[in-house]
Amino acid sequence: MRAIIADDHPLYREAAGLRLQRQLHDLEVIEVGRLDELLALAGTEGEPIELILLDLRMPGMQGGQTIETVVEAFPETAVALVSGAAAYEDIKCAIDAGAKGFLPKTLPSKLFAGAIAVILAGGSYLPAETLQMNGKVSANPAIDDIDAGAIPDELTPRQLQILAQLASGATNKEIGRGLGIAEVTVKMHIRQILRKINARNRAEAASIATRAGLI
Amino acid sequence: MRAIIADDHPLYREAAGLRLQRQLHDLEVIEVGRLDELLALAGTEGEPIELILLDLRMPGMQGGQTIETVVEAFPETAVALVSGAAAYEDIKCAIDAGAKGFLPKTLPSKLFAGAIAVILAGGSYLPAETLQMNGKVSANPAIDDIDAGAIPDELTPRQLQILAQLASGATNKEIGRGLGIAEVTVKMHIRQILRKINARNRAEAASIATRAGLI
DNA sequence: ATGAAAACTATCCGAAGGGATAGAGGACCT
DNA sequence: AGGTCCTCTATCCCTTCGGATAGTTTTCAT
Repeated sequence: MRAIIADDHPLYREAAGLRLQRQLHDLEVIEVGRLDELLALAGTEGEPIELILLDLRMPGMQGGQTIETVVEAFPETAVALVSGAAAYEDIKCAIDAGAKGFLPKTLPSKLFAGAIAVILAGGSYLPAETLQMNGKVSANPAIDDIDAGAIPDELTPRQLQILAQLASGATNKEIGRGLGIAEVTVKMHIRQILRKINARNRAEAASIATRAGLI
Repeated sequence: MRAIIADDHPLYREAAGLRLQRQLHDLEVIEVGRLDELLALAGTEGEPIELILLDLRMPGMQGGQTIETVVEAFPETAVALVSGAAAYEDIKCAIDAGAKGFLPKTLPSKLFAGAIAVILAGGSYLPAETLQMNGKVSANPAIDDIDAGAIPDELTPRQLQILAQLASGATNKEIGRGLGIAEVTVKMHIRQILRKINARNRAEAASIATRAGLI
């Protein structure tokens, strides 16, 4: 059994992959970071792909039409949308386009597990909040971003390593010693990390990394 | 429906409360910090109390006998033990005393949710590791603490406020401005926080706070 | 083979963090 | 009335962080 996690940042992919594999043994998780990579997997031979977790804001995504493209490219597969924060329109649009559900990234694991189970069973999942926001239009329907602490861009392996240590309270000097590189190099990496995950400093970065499951 | 969380530090109570309420709508969570407070709730009128999450190392607790006392005081209620780290004896003792389960504080949310569901359904939950440690005696059975990143001591309300902002990436100056106090005061509070939660710096503190559910 | 990206190093600078010490006011409990 | 705890403030000192700029090397894909 296979599932695809299509999201532009590896931290979330890892976290989501872990959740899935906890729940579904014998699951092969395929991670992709861009829309074209995802579409390239359509029609692949091998075990059937049961599930696609699709980030709303992945490079290449452009709203309803794109979702429809994906749904059509994988006619046998349940496509579930995933996003950090979502406008009502986004959700409606996604369901109209054939998505089987909408999972906020903030979804607690248990609900996540339940939602996945429901979707795999052929149902569809919508967060409870959807009812309250019935028809309500957010200030900026198209881009309801900021994403409350998610990781917007790819982190390199080195950066993931360093981020993990940072979140454990290591200083730059300690990280450098541990990895056998100079402190300045660590600082350089961290500058990039802060930029990419949009954190103001290492404390916020630590929080974001922890929330994303990188412990 | 009501549940009691009996634990000596509020951060964990909050986190556990959130987890429970996410899972069980219409749940009223009662938080207590000491054993006597807990026992004072026995026989209270009102909605039935379905669940008690009981910290092994709460002020007043003294092992198996105490657990038995609690179980007898709440005959209609499922009592589940909670602890940061536990010796085999503790677990065995707790089960013998009538506890319905044992939940490590490090339990991932999903397992936590599953465990709660099992316990509420009348079953009992034991962590898988229990099997491996069958009969093995830890170096210090009574106090097997250190607690791997949990919050060992009470944080004052002010400290919780500050810790939350810290984890959001606020600088001391910003926190001070927001709370209308001087930066030095914030620094003082943070020094206390780092001591109490045993963090080396604010990055680690942010990680710990986030893991504990204080976002 | 050329170019892009990742990784590494260096120096300089101002801002922020972390620790120690010392003191003051208020709330609450006994 | 005294004690304890929380809260707030101040000064001094050194470390760590975060950023800019500039450069080398390696690796990998087109």
